[in-house]
Amino acid sequence: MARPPSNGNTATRILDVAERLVQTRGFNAFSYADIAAALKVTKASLHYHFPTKADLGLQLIERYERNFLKVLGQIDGANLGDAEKLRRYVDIYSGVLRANRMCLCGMLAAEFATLPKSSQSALRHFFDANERWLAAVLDHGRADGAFQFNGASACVAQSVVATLEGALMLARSYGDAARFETGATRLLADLQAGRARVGLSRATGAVNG
Amino acid sequence: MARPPSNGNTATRILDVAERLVQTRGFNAFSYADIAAALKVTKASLHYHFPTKADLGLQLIERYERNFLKVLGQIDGANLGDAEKLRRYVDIYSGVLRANRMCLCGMLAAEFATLPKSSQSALRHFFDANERWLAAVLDHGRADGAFQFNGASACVAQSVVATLEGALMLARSYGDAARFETGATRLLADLQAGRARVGLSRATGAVNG
DNA sequence: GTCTATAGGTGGATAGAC
DNA sequence: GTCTATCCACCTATAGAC
Repeated sequence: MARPPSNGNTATRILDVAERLVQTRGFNAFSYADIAAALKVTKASLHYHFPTKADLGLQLIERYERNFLKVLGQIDGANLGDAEKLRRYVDIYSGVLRANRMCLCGMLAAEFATLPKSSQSALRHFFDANERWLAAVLDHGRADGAFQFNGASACVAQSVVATLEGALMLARSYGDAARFETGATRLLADLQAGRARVGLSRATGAVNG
Repeated sequence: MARPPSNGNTATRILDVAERLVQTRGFNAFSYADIAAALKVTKASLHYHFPTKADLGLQLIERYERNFLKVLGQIDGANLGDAEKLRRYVDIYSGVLRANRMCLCGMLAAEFATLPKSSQSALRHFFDANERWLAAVLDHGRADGAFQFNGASACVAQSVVATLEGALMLARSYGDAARFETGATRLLADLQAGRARVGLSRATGAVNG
């Protein structure tokens, strides 16, 4: 989900910088002045494209969700097994971490109580969409024998998102990507427990999915 | 971990209010003015007790860790099985959520890049201490047969913390405590997989540990 | 220890010229 | 669409009286 330095129009470049600032610092810890400095334009110019910070926040989330869903669509179109689909989903988060960022919506979830109402709704919409996609993969995979888990796939999907967001957040605080990978790999292994735990032996390294 | 309205000295009452504000809004989204209004004192008075916001942040984290470790000590002293100890650990987070708060250190982990250096170190210290305690419980429980997992207990401990922090963060955004509980219960069940999964049957409700 | 008063800076946002 | 100039509210922090 890391974005190359955009050559697009001004609104797009503003969103690119703002996105990076939210993902690294949070919505409450950056200002129009930060964006203006990065783009070498004035603050007034930014307000022409995004009159209020609430407007900017909403459009950030909506664009982030569109991009996210586009990637999920690519995964769906790649003719992969369900375990591999899930691994690809996890890889999205790995990429975010490699860019030294927090997930945009994970960051905003922490700041939830201080966000404009419009951002709050958009945020839930993002997570709902993620969990719907995950639940479908989980259901299909369970029917197929690729996954084993108890209970509703929707609940497992919630757990998956929560685990990845938490692991991302903690790994970033430690500047330690391995911290994320071990957690993510364990998550995948637990879902494929029927296969990965055949021996139930002690393993010293990470469990491969 | 929720604290009753303190009747202690001023410094303590300042910390109580600041703690609540960080847990609900974040370190970057509250000000000395907010605390002053809540305690009906002036901002200048606050600066007498905590000269800079960095001082306040550091003391918040250090006190939070002391209280946390005190509770963990109580769990250790209660003569419980390891599964029950882990359940009690999860219950700490449940209590935070019931108070409509985020974990202090989870919130700060999201804001990590913007924090004073002193807070950043204290934050890692908090998580390190948590994970040491968890790893000890996990190791003991694995040797005892209460838990089954592959790999180093330290890695599992990291996963546990990440999952709980993430679930807390997401549940708070949805104002939905059940969202946290299903994730937490699933986490516990996975660690006790050897017992909980004897039948490997489809269950519709939550899996009890 | 708490107050009044204030400094010096930055926040989001707007009016109006070009 | 971008600029200059400006507004007012708020921020953290300090000086000095009581």
